[in-house]
Amino acid sequence: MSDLTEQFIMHFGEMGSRWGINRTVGQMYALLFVSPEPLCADEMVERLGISRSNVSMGLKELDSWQLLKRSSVHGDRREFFSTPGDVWEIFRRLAEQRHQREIAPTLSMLRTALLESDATPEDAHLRERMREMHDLIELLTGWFREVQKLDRGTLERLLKLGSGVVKLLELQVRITGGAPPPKQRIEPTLSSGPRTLREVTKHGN
Amino acid sequence: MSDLTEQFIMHFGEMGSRWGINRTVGQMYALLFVSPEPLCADEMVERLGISRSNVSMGLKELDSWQLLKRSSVHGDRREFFSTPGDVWEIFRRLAEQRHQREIAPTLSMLRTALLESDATPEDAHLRERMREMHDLIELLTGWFREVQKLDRGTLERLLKLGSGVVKLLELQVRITGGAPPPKQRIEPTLSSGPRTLREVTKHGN
DNA sequence: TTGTAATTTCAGAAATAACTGAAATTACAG
DNA sequence: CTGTAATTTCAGTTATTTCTGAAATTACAA
Repeated sequence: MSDLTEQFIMHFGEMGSRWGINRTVGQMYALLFVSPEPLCADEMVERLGISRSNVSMGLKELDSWQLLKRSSVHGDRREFFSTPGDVWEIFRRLAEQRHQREIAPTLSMLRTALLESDATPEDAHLRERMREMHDLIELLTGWFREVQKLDRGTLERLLKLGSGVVKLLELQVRITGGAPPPKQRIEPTLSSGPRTLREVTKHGN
Repeated sequence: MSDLTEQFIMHFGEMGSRWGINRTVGQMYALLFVSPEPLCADEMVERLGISRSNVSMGLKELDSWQLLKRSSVHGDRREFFSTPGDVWEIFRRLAEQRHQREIAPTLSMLRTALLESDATPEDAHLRERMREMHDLIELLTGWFREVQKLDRGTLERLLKLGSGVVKLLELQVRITGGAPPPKQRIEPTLSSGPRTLREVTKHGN
């Protein structure tokens, strides 16, 4: 295994732990990602120096993230693994899974809580905060889901445009005379004013 | 503490662990987030039932993420903590920190590796994969950084537009006659074709 | 200053997560 | 089918992270 490969794999081990992913799983995915051809479990055992059962667990984890491709070879009863050939596809799957695991449950909790009408007055502030959070998350993820439907070329063009897209927004204003009526209404964030009578000095950020 | 508050805080404890953040730190931030006024450390100790030193550690962690506001009260030597009042500001800081910790190091590693010219031929495939990853990350984070400069109103309008922005892109094509020359060139992802002579059957995804 | 309340640090304990080898299960070549 | 190679599961071990209480440090009201 070349130095560069080694370095790459090790880096993803380290980074893995800054994510929710554990070191070994990160290394496994990095190894698959850079392998010119699919690998079987035992090859991973050898190359990473970990146990067969650990590889099995790791593959199970990666599979649950929908990040694997599996293949088999005629006359060989082993199973082979690889990553999608296209980095955009990997990104798409990763984003989808993270959404489901890390965002959707919160959004759902917020929605449910905000629907409950038997709120005590003491919950007023809590509910306002929850609404703000809910609306922000919905706005961001809604946009993301929408944009993800675009074909690759269009999406890349959009991204390269960056903040230049504003020019187009201005154009839109001039042509149509303003923004179209938004589908989901965002309550204006009313700054809640001085919170208390205590004399408060801000320092730091 | 109301049921709803309790539920909210507990939820962020759970979710915290799906992130890189630990349960207690998640709970602490949720508590601060919904508190109508700043809290001192001992209030957090009481409300969450954890030790004073744990609160101290947690605050240190949150501080390193730049997510806290600190305040003091005249005639009271304790320090008080709260979150930014604006959820967009919280999001912005979170995104910035995650970028620095989880993305920038990888980008930098990839850049360095790709610059090394003494690559052996066996590294050819590795380098292509690294370039694909590098270009994707750069495209995404570049866009994000650009767009973040926009003022709140414009940004919200853009997000609400969702994939509707494509209409504007088409408009642009019709007016200017196509995309402007991109600043950073993306190599076409050449599908590497059949990888091996082995007879490969794909199954599953 | 000084005394003391508030905060941080840190070594060790408790809790959690990762990893292994052995045993059980699965799957397929012959 | 059958035998066996491949894979998964799982109980126990190791490693890592989180949390605590006690001691050290800091900071500020008087």
